[in-house]
Amino acid sequence: MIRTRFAPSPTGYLHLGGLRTALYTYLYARKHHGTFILRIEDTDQEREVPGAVQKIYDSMHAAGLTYDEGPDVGGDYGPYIQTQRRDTYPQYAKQLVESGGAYYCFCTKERLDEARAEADKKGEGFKYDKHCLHLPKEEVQRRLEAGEPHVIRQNVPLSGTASFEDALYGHVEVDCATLDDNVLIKADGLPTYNFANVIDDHLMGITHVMRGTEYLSSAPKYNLLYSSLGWTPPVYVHLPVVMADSTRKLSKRHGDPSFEDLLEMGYLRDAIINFIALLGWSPRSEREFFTLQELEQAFDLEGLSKAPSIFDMTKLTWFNGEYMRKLSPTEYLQIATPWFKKVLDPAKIDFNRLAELLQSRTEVLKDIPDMVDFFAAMPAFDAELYTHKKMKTDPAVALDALTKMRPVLDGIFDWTEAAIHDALMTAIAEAGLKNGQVLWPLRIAISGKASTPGGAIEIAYLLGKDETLARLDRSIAQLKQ
RNA sequence: GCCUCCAUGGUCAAGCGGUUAAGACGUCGCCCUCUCACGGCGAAAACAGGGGUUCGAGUCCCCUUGGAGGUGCCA
Repeated sequence: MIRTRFAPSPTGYLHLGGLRTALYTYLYARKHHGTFILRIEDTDQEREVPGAVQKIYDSMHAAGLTYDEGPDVGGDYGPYIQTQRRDTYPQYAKQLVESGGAYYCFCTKERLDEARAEADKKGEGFKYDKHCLHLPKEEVQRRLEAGEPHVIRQNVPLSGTASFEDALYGHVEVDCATLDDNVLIKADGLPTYNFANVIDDHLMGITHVMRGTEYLSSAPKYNLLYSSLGWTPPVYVHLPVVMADSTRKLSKRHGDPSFEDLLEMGYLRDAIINFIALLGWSPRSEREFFTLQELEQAFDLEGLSKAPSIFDMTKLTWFNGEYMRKLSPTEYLQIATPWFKKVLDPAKIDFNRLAELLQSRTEVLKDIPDMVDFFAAMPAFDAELYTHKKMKTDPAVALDALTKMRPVLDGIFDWTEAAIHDALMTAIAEAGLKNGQVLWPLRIAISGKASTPGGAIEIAYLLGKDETLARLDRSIAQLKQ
C-alpha cells in the first residue's frame, strides 16, 4: 500500500513549486490507489506565521488536492502537526546517542558562529569539529543534570561514504568527510527538519517521499539515520526546482505570484493545475489537456524531468484562455459577472450577451474591467482612430457614413441585433458604401476604442438605443470641428 | 571554496545508438472578418564545446563550460 505525504512548512502561502510537489505527490498516491497525507512541518518556532496553517488547508482545498490524512481530517498516524509531536522525537534521539549515532553538544551558538565566520574568511566550508563528541560521559551527564542548554547532533563517520537511491536521479553518493554533524534536536527541544522528516516518514508509514532537490544532497545523511535506527528508508523521488528565469528560482519576495495570487487574478484552478503538471513532467504524447482526474490516471515517474524548468506565465495565460473557452456559457457568465460589476451596472448592460461576446476573448479574468469599461463611460479618443486602411476609412469618410446612418439607427424601433443589422446593411447597400466604411467608424464613434469585444452592431445593441445615439451625436459633432 | 545534481529552439518539452530532431507556447506571415480575439494555414528557431566508444552518437563514457541546489539550533 503506497503512502505519500506533502509536508509544507507554514510560511503564509503556497508557492508554485510547492504546489507542484503537492500535485505530483497527490497524483502518485491516487494513481496507485494509495493514501495521501498532509503533514505540517512547523518546528521552526521563530518563523511561525499566524494563520499560515489554515492557508495551507485552504490552498489544498482550492487546488482540489484532497488528502486522506491530515491535521484537519484526522487519521491513524496523527498528530500531523510536528509541534504536536514534540514528545515523540527525543526518545529516538536518545536511542541514537546510545548507539553512537548521535551525541549531546553544549557548544554555544556564538562559538559556532565565530568558527563559521573564520572558516568563511579562509574560504573554507565550515564543519563542526565534534568537540562535544569527546566529552567524558560523566561530564555530559553532569551538565545535562545541571540543565545546561544543549542540542543533539548526528554523529557522521569521518570516513567512508553515504548514499541513497533516488527513483529519478539514481545512485547518489557522497564522502562522509564532506558531511557535517547536523543538529537533530535543537536547544528548544524541537527536532530540526533533518531529524523530524526521518522520524515522521517512518512512523507514518510513508513509502514514497517526493520533495524538492534542495534535499538531494542531504538525503545520504538521512539514510545514515535510517540505518542507525534500523529502519528501511522510503523510495525517494527528488523533484527539480521551478525557476522564475534561468538563474532565479520562483520566490514571492521577488514578486513572483503564489497559487493564491494566481487565483485572485482570475486564473482558473484547472488551468493552473494542468500547466503546473506539465512543468517538469511529460505524458510523452502530444496531449496537453488534462483534468485532475485524468492526471491521476496518466501521471508516472518515467515522465519526470531532471532539469529545473522555468515558469512561463505566457503559456499559463494561454492555457487559461483555453480553459475559459471550454467553460459553458453559464459557467463563464457566473465567474465573469463579479468582474463586470467592477465597472458596469447590470441594470444597464445585458451581461448575458456581453459574456457571450467576451468568452473567447478572455485570457485572464482580471483583464475584463479594462475590456468593458467603455460601456460605462465613453472614453476620449483621437479622431485618427477612424483611419483604417483596409476598411478604407478616415475621419472624412467616417463623418459622411455616421451622418447617413444616424437617421437609420434612429428609425429602429425594435432595438435588437438582428434589427440593427438589417437596417444598417440595407442602408449601406443603398448608399453604395462598403461594410467596413460604415461599421468601422460606427464602432469607433460609439466605443472610442480601437478594439472591442464585438463589432459595431453588438456594441450598439449593448449600449441601448438612447446611449448609442447620444454617443453618435457627440462623435459627429467632434468630427465637424 | 567544497559537495551533489543538471544541460535539445526564447520557454515547456518528445527522443532513450540509425529520425528530414516531434509537438505546444511565444514571435512573424497569410486566410477568415465590421475591430480585436477565436479559428485555419504556413515560416523562422535547438542537440553548449572538445575528446573518446561504435560501422554509426542528441542518445553511452570522460573533460571543459554554463546553470541549479546544498554547505543553518531554516525547511
